Amino acid sequence: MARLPVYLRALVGLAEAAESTVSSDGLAVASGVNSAKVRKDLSHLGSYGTRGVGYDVQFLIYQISRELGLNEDRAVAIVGLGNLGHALANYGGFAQRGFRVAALVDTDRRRVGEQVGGVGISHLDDLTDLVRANDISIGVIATPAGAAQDVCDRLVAAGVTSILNFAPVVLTVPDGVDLRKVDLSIELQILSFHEQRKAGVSSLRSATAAGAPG
Amino acid sequence: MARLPVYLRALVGLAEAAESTVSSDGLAVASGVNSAKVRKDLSHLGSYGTRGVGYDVQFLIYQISRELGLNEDRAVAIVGLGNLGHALANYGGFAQRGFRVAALVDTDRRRVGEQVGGVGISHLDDLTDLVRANDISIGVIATPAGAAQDVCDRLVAAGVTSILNFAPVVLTVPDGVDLRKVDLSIELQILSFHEQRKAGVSSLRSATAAGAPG
DNA sequence: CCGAGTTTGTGCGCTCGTTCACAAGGCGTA
DNA sequence: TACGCCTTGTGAACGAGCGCACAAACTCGG
Repeated sequence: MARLPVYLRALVGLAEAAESTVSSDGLAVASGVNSAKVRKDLSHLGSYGTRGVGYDVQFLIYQISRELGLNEDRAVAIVGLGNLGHALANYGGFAQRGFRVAALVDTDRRRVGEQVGGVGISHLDDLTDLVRANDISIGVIATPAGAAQDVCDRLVAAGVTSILNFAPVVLTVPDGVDLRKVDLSIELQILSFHEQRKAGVSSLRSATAAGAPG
Repeated sequence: MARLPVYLRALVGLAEAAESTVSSDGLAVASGVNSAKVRKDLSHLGSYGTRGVGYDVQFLIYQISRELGLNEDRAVAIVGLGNLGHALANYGGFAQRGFRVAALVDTDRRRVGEQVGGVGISHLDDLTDLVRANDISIGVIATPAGAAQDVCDRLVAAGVTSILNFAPVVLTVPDGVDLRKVDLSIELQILSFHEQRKAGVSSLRSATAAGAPG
């Protein structure tokens, strides 16, 4: 379930505030969702709550972390060290959640050897060795669109089974490989769409209907 | 509809390949979705296809762009010029899709005046003036989590009606303001979750059942 | 022990999006 | 003009997810 990480973040915040238990409603408010949804989601993990009391914050953090596999050591490779790749390599949130940036890879040989966030940049040709040596299961693609599918294929061939794609292109992966995408400009376009709706759709519609070529 | 930007991207690719028309199935493959979904989505914009032929690529690009409001001049403010903010400010994809990065804002006065991607950094206190002077309707929050809600409130107060949040925190906005969020570590956690499922859930489940405290 | 108050876990109906399947309609050829 | 052939547009069935509402169960005070 895609909301578990949100709950986890909220729970960590509650733990820092020295809260020992939390009700489904409290967690719902902190996570920005409905309380029934929280209860239903958590019940799918097992019955970890106590009626009349709520959920034990620490225990829930442990259970959700386990469910998400955050107790395991998850090594990540970042491919493409442009602006976005640099930002990702320096992003503290990954290490904080238990992810280890084990490899940085680029095609530009002039960048090889450069240190970013304490990790040296390697060449794309060494990807397979790096993946196997560091037991990397997750690959992050931060390359230009044109290179993304090739990089993706190489990651899969090297044994990576989960890919996070930032390149603005639709990638294809074989069965058994999970693929998620984040397209920054698409997010902006969706906001633009809503702006458009807010700014008088009716007038625009009628004008278009009158002036449409056919 | 959240898929329109994906269609648009695919259509631009087809246009560059000098394709004049495209069938719903062709566009579906290029966008990674189902062809029936494509037809239903496009029919909501109006009947712009020709039976037996398909859709006119250029005309569809125009119609989707119009629907998304990409013909209008959309000015964007980026708040928080850390690693991520820098990457966003330098990201060419925004300008390419018709967004204009009109203001960069940070709280660190030592950064004020610095140029990033051709735009100077201003101080957060000048946000309202910048928003009004540049007619900014979209704000991007790339600050640490602790500062995000304050920045969000300031953006709203200044007149921004759409916000894209990269900070790992749940923001609250008044009605009429659109909010979207991108949490990079959540994406990784979702991948980790699927890795967990792939790596023998059954064995882990039984071990947990046997060793569970109660 | 008992009753009042609180909170979990879940059955049920509802809504929304997806997908199937097919009729409606345009194009090319003879 | 008449006839296949192709593709759109859409009605209808299906399924997933959401939220209400309530019974079950626990705590606390007397």
